[in-house]
Amino acid sequence: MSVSPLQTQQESRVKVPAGTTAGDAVQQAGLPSKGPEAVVVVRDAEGELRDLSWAPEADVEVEAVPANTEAGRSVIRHSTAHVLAQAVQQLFPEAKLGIGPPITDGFYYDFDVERPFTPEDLRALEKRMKQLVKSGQKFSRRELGSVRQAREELADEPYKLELIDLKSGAGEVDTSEVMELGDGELTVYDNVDRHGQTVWGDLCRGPHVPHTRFLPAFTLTRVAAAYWRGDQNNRQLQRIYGTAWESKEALDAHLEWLAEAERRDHRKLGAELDLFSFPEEIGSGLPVFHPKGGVIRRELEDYSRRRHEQAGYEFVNSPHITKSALFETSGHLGWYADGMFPPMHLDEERDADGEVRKPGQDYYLKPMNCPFHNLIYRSRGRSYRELPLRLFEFGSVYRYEKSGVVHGLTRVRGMTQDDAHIYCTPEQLRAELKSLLHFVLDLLRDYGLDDFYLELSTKDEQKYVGSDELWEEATETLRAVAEESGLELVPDPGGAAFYGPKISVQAKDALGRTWQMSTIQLDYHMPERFDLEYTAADGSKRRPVKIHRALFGSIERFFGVLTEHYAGAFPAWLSPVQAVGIPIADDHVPHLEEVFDRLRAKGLRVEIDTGDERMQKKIRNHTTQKVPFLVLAGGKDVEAGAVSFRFRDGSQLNGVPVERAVEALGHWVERRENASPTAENFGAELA
RNA sequence: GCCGCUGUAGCUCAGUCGGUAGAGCACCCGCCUUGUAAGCGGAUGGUCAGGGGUUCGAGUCCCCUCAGCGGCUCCA
Repeated sequence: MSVSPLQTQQESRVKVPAGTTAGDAVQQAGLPSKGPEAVVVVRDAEGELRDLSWAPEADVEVEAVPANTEAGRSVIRHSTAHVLAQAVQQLFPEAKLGIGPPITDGFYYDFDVERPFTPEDLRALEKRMKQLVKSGQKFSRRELGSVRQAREELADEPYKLELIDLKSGAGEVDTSEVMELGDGELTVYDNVDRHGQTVWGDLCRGPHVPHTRFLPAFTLTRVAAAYWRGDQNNRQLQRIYGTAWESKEALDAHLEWLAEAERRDHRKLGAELDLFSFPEEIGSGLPVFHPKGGVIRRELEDYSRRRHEQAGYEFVNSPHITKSALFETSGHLGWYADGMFPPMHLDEERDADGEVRKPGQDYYLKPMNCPFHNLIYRSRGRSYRELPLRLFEFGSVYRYEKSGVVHGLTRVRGMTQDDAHIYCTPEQLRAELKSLLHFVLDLLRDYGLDDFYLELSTKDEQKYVGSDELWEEATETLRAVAEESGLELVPDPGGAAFYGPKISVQAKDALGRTWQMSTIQLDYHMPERFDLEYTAADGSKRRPVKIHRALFGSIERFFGVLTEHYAGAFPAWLSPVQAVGIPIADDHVPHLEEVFDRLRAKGLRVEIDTGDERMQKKIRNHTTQKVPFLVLAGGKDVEAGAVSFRFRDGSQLNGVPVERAVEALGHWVERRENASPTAENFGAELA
């Protein structure tokens, strides 16, 4: 998930004469050297970022990179990470340095320390960092003459030594992307204080801001453990995360964005809006949906069902458990046994001596639906005339997710997939994929997600079955279809499942975070393993191609994503309660009853709040419950045969004639309007 | 699975040095009859996540388990 609430600044070009520094040229050009637009580095003709102290040997033209650009912020974050490391080694001299790169919206630095950092440590470190920045240090680049010199200089830093070895280690690991190394000479950045004393230094490829005064706004956010070089067999280091920006305002905007994300957290909203819960008694990652969450789920599913029916899908059902043989045939047990709940061993019988008389069977909870659908396909002979055969199921699957990864509704142990498997002839494949992608995007848009890009996940060399030719063909077919869609296509090498490559649809939510939604996987291998066939027009037996496709992925996860996308203020067609009637006084209830009977007759989910609370309190209650339409009625409304609307945003439409109000409400829900109603847009509906 | 943090009423949280548990909201019962985000009063509610230990005495200290949170690794 990546985000930036801020605009980026245009870069401008400057000429750097041979032998002079980029910084001089930037200064000559009169470009800003302070504030959010301060130039922090330049980009050379090859696209490499260079320090302002860089002095090219020949005349070059470069682009000045201001602080408030993505590249500029990365440099600021990277430099801030150095200041953090310096602060850590001052306060914790025994700390050994790991790596410290910029990341989306921030940076981190890994340290090997005896005792993990506490929140108090973080506060102390941040304070020290501010002192260091205020003290005024230069970032000074220095080339290390040789690997030997580097080893001498970094003798006390075992992790840096390991990185140096990696780089000099005959290229078995590509280190060009590692911040500390880069692909040129080994370099060190020294932090030089205002007296010219080098006070700290770190192996680093750079570039950096010239001076700490280019680091106006940062904060440390959290501390966590991380495996050295991302390998769980390695030692865990303590990772400190922080964020840094070109100005206090930009930092504040980012922190406010984080606060908004927290307010939208579906786990929090799920409890507040009484949608779902995770009872301890059931187990980790196993949600129950309450009546209000159940309404939303049912609406999500019903609409999807209807659309699938129209698109030629047929609905099937399969059980939750199966004998092990099925997953042996499919290969899942071979690849994913660790991620499955352990088997139930049933039907074993022993004689009086305890000897096994009848061996019994292993049954597994299903982690995937597709093997079952293969059996449905295989249940009788198939003709080319029935292809493409599109089998759809809301199938419950169970996966034994490791304890540390379960997370709200987005990573659970029991979930419902909206799973479809399409069996078609090789000739039909291309057209089927194309219409499928169109169908998927169209449906996602109907739920209110409309900003997409695609990801193409290709073969994991360690984990695949089948011939290279088939993989190649499948991958190219998917690529071609993805490209035809006109959407941005991002490669995901090694991201495929063992049986075939996939396209996944990544959707951006209202906060700009991206979520993997639908996946479309191409599979030549399951048909092989299950010996699936159809009879072609010429009477020969042929092998169908299989497409795996999930649109929501899991209903639970999609539910969570939509909750955050809408901040719990669901579109009226999905809302558990679509309208609440609020009488000004008890006398006005009969009038509302008449109106609400008509709304109910239209199939709307509505209720009248006849409680003895004050009307202001009722408005507050139902507003916090994010009900889209509050329908008020008092003496004036009764007299005029009208009702008054109040919407989630506090706007009002008073004295709306009952007839028009009922009609407009009905239309609004019927056409599945995703916008939250307001005086303005609902007023237009009334007009 | 690994590292760190957390767990007190339905929810949000207080609880000092180890001395027998508290607030607001919600729920329930009254009063109030109201024009656009909290009217007033009262009552109820706890095996302090569970288990074990230290202690005269444990919400508080120690150990284990469970669950949650932040990361890492993983994600068919």
